[in-house]
Amino acid sequence: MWPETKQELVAIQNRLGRAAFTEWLPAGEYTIGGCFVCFERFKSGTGDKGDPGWAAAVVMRENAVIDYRIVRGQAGGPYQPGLLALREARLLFDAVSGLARTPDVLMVNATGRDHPRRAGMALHIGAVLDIPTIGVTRRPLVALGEQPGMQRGTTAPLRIKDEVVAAWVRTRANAHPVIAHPAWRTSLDTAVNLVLTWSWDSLTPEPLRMARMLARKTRAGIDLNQASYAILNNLD
DNA sequence: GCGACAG
DNA sequence: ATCTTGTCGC
Repeated sequence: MWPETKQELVAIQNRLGRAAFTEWLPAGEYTIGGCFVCFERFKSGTGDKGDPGWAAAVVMRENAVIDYRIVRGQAGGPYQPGLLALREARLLFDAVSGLARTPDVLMVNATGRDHPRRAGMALHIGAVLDIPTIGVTRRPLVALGEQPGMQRGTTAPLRIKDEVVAAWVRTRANAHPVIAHPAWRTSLDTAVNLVLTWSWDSLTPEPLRMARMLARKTRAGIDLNQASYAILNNLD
C-alpha cells in the first residue's frame, strides 16, 4: 500500500503530480480533520526506519472535536527532503483511516504543490485516502517568496519559477507566518481560507493543533480519557 | 564541489 | 520531527 523505496515513491509522486482532479469547495456545515505524527524526544538527526512514532487524527465541526483516533507505529524510514511520505505517510494513514467519521477535508503537516514533483505528502495522503486535503507548514520546501505583512490575514505568494504553488499566511499579528498549501482537490484560495478560518488563537490551525496535542500526550503516557478532557477544556 | 533541504 | 535559550505578553 505504501512505498518503501525512494524509486517507488518518486514514481508515485510523478504520477500524482500530473493527476487531474475535480476541485472540492467547502459548503454548508462541513467537517474538517487534522493529522499529526511525532517521534521520540531527545533524538536528533533524520531518524531511522522503525523509529517508534505516535500519530493522531481529529475531526472537528465548528468549534468542537467530534472524533479522534490515535495510533502507535514505526517510521517507514529516515527523513529525506522531498521524500517525507516514506517516513510518515503510513502512520498518518492509519490514524485517519481509523476514524469513525471521515472528515470532508483534511489538514496535513506537509506541502502540496511545493515539491520537486508537485506531489508533497499532503497531496499524496489525500489521493490515497480519497479525501480533499490542504497542507500547512512553517517553511517552504522549494518555493520562494517574500514574507507577508504583519497584520493577521495578510498573505504573500510562494512560487516555483513563475507558478504560484502556496502562500504565506499571517495567522497572528506580529508572529511567524505559516504556509497554506493547496493539495488534493483543493485550490490555493481554499487552502488560505481554511487556514485562516480555523486558526483563531494560535499560529497553527486548530485541527492540526489538536492532533499534535493528542499525539504528544499519548507519547508522554497520558491516557485517552485525560487527553480528551484536555481537548474539551481547550475549546471552551 | 558546496549549501540547502516539508517533517 | 526534536532540542536550546531567552524574551515578550497575558
